[in-house]
Formats: sequence, C-alpha cells, structure tokens
Amino acid sequence: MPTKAHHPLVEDFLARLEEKDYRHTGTREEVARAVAQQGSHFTAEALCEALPRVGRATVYRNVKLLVEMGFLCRVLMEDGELHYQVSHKGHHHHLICTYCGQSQDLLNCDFQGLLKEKASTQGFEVEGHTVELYGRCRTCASEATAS
Amino acid sequence: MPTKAHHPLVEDFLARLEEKDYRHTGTREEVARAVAQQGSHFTAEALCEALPRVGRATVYRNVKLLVEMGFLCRVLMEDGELHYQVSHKGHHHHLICTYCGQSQDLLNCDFQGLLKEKASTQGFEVEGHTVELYGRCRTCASEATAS
DNA sequence: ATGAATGCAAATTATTTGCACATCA
DNA sequence: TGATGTGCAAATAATTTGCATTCAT
Repeated sequence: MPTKAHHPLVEDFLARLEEKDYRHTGTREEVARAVAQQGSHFTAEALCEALPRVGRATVYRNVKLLVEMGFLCRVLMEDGELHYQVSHKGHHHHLICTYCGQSQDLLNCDFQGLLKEKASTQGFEVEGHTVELYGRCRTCASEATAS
Repeated sequence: MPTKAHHPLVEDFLARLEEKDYRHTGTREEVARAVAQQGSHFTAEALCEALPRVGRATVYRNVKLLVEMGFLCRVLMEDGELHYQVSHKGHHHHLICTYCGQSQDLLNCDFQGLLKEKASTQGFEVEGHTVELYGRCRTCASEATAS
C-alpha cells in the first residue's frame, strides 16, 4: 500500500502509471522517490545504491519506464558514461560543468527553428535533436578567477 | 613494413603517429584503412568484423587513439548505441537519418556563438558542445512523399 | 636491445533476461 | 484469482586489462 507522494515527480509518475494501466506498486514509488532525491544527474548504478532493497533489474526496468514516459532523459557525459536526469518537459538542453560535475538546464533556448532551417538546406528534415554543452558553471568559473 | 597510404585519413593518421612518437605499425595502418572504408558511421564491433586478423583489444585501443587524435568522433544513436564516425575537423554536427541510418554532417552551421551567449545569461561558460540531429534525409523524405 | 604494440583469454562493467515467487487490481 | 511486477542469479554485450610474445626503432 503506497504512501502519499509529497513530491511532484513522484505524484506525476504514479498518476501516469494509472493512466497507462501500469500498476502502482510500492517499489515503483520508492524508485521514483530515489530519483527525485538524486542530484542533477546520476547513473543507474547510483540509484541501485540508493535502493539496496530493490533488485538491480527492477531499478533498470523502472528507469526505462521513466524514460519512456518522459520523466527522465538520458545524458551522455563527455567521457561516454550514461547518466539520467529529471526531464524538464519541453525543449531544453544540458549545461554540464566539467569541473564540479553539476548539470543545469539551459532555459529559454529554442534551437529547433534554426536547426530545421539549416538542415533543410541539405534536404534533411529534422524530427528531433539533442544538445549537450560542456564547460564551467558560475560557481566554478568564479572560483577559477578568484585563485 | 607499412604500405603506401592512398587515403588522406590513413596518411594523416600515420603522419600524426610519428609526430607524437607513437609507432607506425602495420596493424595501425590496417585499422585506419578499415575506418576509412566504413560507411558514414559504424560501431567498434563492425571494425572488428572488418579486421578478423586483428584482436578486439587492439581495435579498441586504436579507436581510442583515433578519437584522442581527433580523427574519429563518438556519435550517440537515439537508442543509446555508440557509433564512431570520421571527424571532419572544425565545428560540425551530425544529421542522422532514423529511416535509412545514414549520417551526414551539417555544414556551415556555427552555433558556438549563440550557445555561449545563451548560456552566459546563466553564468555558464561553454567550452564544448555536442549536437545530434535525428530525422530523415533527402532520399528517405522523398520516398515517403512518393508513396 | 629494449620498450611499445599486439593477441588472446580472462576480468570488468553495464544491462538484460528467465523464472519462481510476491503483489496489486 | 490472475496477470503484472519483483528479486535473484545467470546470460549478454561492450569494453578493458594482464601478460607473454612480437615488432619497430
């Protein structure tokens, strides 16, 4: 018997499960809660560690579900490692700080039109895109300047 | 004793090896040649298959070297599979057709300025970025229209 | 000669799958 | 109850590593 949600992501996930005729289980709620408590981005492994009582396979199955439902998105790190991050709906891109590792979203930035226009000059119809930006965040930038 | 190169990528790679004090071996040349003969993008596995006489580990080691030297770049497919593709130096992005699988480069498209400007409003200093575009290429688009 | 490169097999890492058991509707 | 979900352990897939051997300089 699931507890009250207390977190928008958890609530939305549970609501959507019902909508899609998936079952609302205690384990799914735990996974969603663990996701909500992670930092800006995390690995499947980190989730497993945060959920020692939940089997790895189940963690992976639910992460996949969360991705399919649009609650999580995949983030490819510069070194090729795959991370996940809570997906802010709508177009957005990731600003990944290579100094402290934090990731933030790039807001108010619509490339879709520009991308489509550029690609169309080569006859290519853009249907989707991913953008990852690497660099240093405000904090790390100011620390570098200070020292 | 290595043969004459006959392909810019192979020649450039061999030249750079010397420059960096790596050894110019027959195996390295074979790997470079196989890379040059791949389609627009390929997996490490495909290279291994094209080079049955070369050990997997060696293929991986040399792919890594090619990436470090900037001759190859990683391409993340929509399904998460990692491919490689010959890197056209300078900024460029990939147009990956999800219908036929071909990848082409998006030319004459400099986002760096725009990206930096947008990110700077959040105090983020962009140092690098990746962009992958998914959609359909000219050929697949026209086929879809025709049918 | 001697240190780097290679091949092979074993080790890792990340993820998926089969199946018996538990749980939700 | 009856299907869906879960845990576990085994299976896979992708990549890396250890080490004896080979090769380039």
